[in-house]
Amino acid sequence: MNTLSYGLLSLLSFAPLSGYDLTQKIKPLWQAGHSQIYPLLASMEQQGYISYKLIEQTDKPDKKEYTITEAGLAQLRQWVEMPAEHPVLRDELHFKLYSLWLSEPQKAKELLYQRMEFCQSELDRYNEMLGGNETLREERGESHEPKATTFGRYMLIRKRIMDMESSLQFCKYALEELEI
Amino acid sequence: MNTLSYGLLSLLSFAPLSGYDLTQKIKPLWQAGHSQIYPLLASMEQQGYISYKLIEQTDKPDKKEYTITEAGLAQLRQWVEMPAEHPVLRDELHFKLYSLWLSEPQKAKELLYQRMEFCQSELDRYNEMLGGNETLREERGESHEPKATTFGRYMLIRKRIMDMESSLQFCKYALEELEI
DNA sequence: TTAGACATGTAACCAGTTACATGATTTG
DNA sequence: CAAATCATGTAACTGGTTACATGTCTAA
Repeated sequence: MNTLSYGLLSLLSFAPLSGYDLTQKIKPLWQAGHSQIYPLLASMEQQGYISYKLIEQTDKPDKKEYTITEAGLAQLRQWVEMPAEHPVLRDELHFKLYSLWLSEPQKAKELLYQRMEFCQSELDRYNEMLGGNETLREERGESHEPKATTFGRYMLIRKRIMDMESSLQFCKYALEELEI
Repeated sequence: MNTLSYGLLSLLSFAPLSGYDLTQKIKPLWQAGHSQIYPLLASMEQQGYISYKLIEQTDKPDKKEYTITEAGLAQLRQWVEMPAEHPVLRDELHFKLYSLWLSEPQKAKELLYQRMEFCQSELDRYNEMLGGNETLREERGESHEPKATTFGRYMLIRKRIMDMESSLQFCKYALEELEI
């Protein structure tokens, strides 16, 4: 049971999902490919934290729909209340900034424009997620209280939005400094 | 030559350093232990990107001081101007927020207080680095222009400060929401 | 009919962490 | 003399990425 395993349990605690769905939904939260996820699901199923039933579909290929078990929910609940590890950020841009003096100012600007584009597209995505979460909240008839299943999701999306806005602000600031 | 290798070259392009120094200096920019760094230095030395001379010390154990070569500088210059990979952030807190509804609001607050403490200590460290960089700038008689070796370093530290301030702001906001 | 989304898996490789191993020198 | 810092290395393991492999179903 590593962090990714708990991440998968987190997603399953909100709603039952297939392995394929999980690879899609986890993307904005954790970098992991399907080749990492399928074996973990098999292992968690063997440990009794999740169970699946085969869903036969006519419009799409059949799938395994995973549901979190009581044991899985207990395991997750215990993990959530433990202190979180420090975040790990690996950003090439840090090194490129460090040796920026080697670069033509024009190339440095391009570096920052590229990063801005990335942050903007991320920001757009998270803003869409905010709407999706609000729809879900209404569907579930939930309030804005901390106990609601959609509250933490809302907080998470807000966090990512703030992160991206801050990154954009940095890029704008750095570009101004490079103009001089 | 992976990202970490270029990171080491970046540090060496600013000043000659020992393997031990590099493990210390790289910490705020990239998570990597000495066991990863020493073999990479040996490999880069063999490829001719860096060279070292043995420094005999009386107050401390002897060390190898690595210097970037012309070939290494050319390699680095070429890398710096290439577009940067997207940043990778792995933060357990994301998953813990996602399943926050499973947690007691008091435990959720503790989670955020812990994160705030971490961000504050990081912020303090970067603010100190800002002063150290300014001292170095004066020592080198450099201006605040983009061509100066201390300019990119300044930008990098400013970026990290903005990141930490944004994270702190999120924690404060989330704590307010949890109070209600 | 072919490109793309849906769906699930394994194998090989690379990057990063933890543990093992050794030793100099200083400071309390 | 013990603990802390400086200093350099290797081995084993874990986590993550890329490539290999296969197949369904839909829409253009």
